[in-house]
Amino acid sequence: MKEIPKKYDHRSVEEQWRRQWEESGLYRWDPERPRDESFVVDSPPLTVSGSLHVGHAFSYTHQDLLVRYRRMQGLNIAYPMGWDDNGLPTERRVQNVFGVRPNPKLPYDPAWRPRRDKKKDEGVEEISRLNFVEACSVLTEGDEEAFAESWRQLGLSVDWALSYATIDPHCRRISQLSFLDLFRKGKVYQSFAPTMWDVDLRTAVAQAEVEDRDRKGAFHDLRFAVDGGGEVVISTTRPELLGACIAVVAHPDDGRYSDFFGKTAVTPLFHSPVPILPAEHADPEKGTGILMVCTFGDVMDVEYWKRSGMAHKQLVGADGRMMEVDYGSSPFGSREPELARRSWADLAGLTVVQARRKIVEMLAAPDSAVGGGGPAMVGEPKPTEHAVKFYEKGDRPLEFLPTRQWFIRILDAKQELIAQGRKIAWHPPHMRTRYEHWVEGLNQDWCVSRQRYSGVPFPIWYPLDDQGAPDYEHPLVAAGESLPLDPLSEPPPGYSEAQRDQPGGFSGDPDVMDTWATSSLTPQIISGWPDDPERHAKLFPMDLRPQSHEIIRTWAFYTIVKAWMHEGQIPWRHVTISGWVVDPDRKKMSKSKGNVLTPGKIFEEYSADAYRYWAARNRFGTDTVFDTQVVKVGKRLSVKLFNASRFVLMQLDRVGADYARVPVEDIASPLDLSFVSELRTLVARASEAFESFDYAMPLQSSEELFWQFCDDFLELVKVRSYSEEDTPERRSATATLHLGLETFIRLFAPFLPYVTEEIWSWRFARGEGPSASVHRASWPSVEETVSVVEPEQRESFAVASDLLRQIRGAKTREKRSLRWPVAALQVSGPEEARAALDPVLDDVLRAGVAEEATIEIVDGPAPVEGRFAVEASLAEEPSS
RNA sequence: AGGCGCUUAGCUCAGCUGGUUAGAGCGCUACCUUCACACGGUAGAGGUCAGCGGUUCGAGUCCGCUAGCGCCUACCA
Repeated sequence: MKEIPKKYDHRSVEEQWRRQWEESGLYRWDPERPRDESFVVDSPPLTVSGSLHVGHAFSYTHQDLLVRYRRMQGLNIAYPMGWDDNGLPTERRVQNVFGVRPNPKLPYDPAWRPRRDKKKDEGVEEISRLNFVEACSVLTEGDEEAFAESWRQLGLSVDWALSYATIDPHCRRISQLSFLDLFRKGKVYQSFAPTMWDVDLRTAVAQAEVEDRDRKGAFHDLRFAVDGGGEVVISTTRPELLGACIAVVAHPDDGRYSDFFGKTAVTPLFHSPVPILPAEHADPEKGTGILMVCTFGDVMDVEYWKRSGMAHKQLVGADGRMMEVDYGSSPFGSREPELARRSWADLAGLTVVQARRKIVEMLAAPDSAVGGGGPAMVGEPKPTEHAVKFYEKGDRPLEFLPTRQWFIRILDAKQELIAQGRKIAWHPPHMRTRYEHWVEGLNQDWCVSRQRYSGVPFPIWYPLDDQGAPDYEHPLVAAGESLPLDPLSEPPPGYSEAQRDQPGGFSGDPDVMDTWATSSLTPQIISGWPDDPERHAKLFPMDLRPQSHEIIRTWAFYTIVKAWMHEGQIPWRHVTISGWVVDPDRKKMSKSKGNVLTPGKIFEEYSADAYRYWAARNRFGTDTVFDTQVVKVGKRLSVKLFNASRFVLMQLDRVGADYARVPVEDIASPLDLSFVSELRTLVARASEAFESFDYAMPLQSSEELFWQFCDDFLELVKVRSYSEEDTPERRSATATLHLGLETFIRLFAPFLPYVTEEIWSWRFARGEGPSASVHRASWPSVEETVSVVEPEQRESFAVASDLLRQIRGAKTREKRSLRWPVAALQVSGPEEARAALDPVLDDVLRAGVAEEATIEIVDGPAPVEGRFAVEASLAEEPSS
């Protein structure tokens, strides 16, 4: 028999089991077993950048709790780990670390390798997109290993054989196959239209990645002359777009302006005639009630412009600077081309903010109004605060730029997508409301193309005409079997590489897909759709999608979109939403705020089990403050588990217990039956809670009964189990201790995988390899104890605990040690309590060191606290 | 501006379909060097369950309103 260690050293124990689990393949998914014996998790691919913080470990712990419960139910677990290494954070780091920059025009160089040892004076090397993508992989591989190590420390029961990275060839293939499938189904289209654009990253972005930020701005009241006399004063926060004004509009019912409808206004500085028109979106309460429509200041402008069919005047360039425009040739219909040209000359090349400052000066100049009647701007700008759209990772406001982009048709599918959402169980349920809000509020199709490099390219080329102009209407589509491919390195079928970018030849699509276009396919990536239909059927739809709430509108939403478009399916049956870990000010913890705690230190000081305990105490959907105090409680629990187990097992060893077989039939003493009755209730409730994806309640209830087990039951049963003779009472005690401990260890196994495994290995483990693990042991069930009868007095254990506590209380008040004997005991209480006490009185007296005392038990009312009123007089002398 | 969620002891949180005097842990105070455990144990103090109104024999629990906090969506001239 294995020797039981005297002290619990979590560092060495956790490290030892981590290694052992990995070697034994404990967490392997078995591809042979059928779907209905499986539990499949669509775990979140982690963005590989920087380091792990407590927030990551928080939500991953939640997944693992559910997974470990299902595994103990005997299910075949598919629990993969993904890495999201697409995207901008990686691009930036690759540029810095390797001194390279992607140039999409360059062909792929298979011999090229990234070098970290570059000197500064070597300059920046330009490489092909695919080489750049490879450099990204090289960089992220090291990070992934570090992350994986942290996950192993945390005790995640991931099957590492199921790992994937969103940039690896398999993911690129699935992602491109998805695009082709949607292309064939007519679910994607290309459009040249005003799109939200980040001027720093120089790429289009999707609605889901846009956030509003409150920014200070100002209303500028500008005088527009009106043909035939008079003027209107429009109010704008974006005077720099004055040159792009295409119309002036007011609400149709606004009497102040109705006389002007149909007339022509003339813009100051640029002298462009623009129509004055009624428009529903104008709010009479705001500004002066009359406004200019520009191409493009905001979404309303885009909408209005689309409906109006008017000309388009683009002033802001892709880099966020005012474009060079030849105003002299009057492309915008200025009546004073020379004045317009001069005005523009001062603005061209400036950033939006600089241009705004400059044009305000110009508009404030005397005689800047049309016709020279004083300044064009009335008074000073009036400060205001307004919401401005930003890319969520961006630094400057988004602009609307007309560009060619790929879109997925989601707008006309809102109802179906809401219906799909209702087929999925959300935990907590109100998170579905967020999903529905988002879907209902969609106003654009999903823009999936990005003008970036690190990402999955579109498997598309365009034929070029004799002038070398691409024919976007008839793209050349890659064959499925050729994927993944890079259209910038490989020619389309029927063409040769020499024809690239030549008249009569072809051009590859230069863009990459939105990173969500790939991560929305995590279920298919894991299942192998559509290449491996058999495997796909075993893994899809999945059981569980764990994630956090800020990505409901992206990850959850897009995954539902893809599953629906590809197969008319839901991607998973359950979604669990973990909250955020916030700092004490209730702000989300994030690296940029510098308030991040590293899990590594916590594992080292308090153990991974203790960290998991803290995470498990927090329910799905609730944000929480990281609390070291609670981690300490977790550590205390695991140490207590260790010590109590050690004590119980030494006791069982002494009487030669049979660990192979739980002799539950031996359980016969009233106290033991009463305790088993409570244990049975706990097991039933904990299992029920886990079934409904609640892990916090099982932990709390198990913990509660476990402390009673230690504080009271062990004390009550101690003397009886010490008995030298093999009596039925001793056998009952032995069997109950065995059953209780074995049950607690299994109940705690999902939460505290290390310490429970350690204890399990001392006496309970059977056989070799994975099956010896507590994590493959069966989850406790009430069936295990069917042969144990219900006690005549169910309350006996509770009543005994109560009396024991009161005896202890008396000793504490007298400032005596708990071993101090009691001389006389008077107990008064109602009939029921006395009846429950009667069969276990001897156990209590032995545990309370009152065996020799005079006992008097009388009828009496139930006291305010507890079940009995107890008078205990202590002995004069301590026991020998 | 609409919606969702939260508000219970100093702190972190339990309280299921309404039912006897509101629970736990931490922290605090006092005590116990106890033969599994000082990475311990025992006991104690501490709450008008955010506020107001309603339903009910009975409300922390159900309904309405108000306030504060957090989030989602919208507003962007």
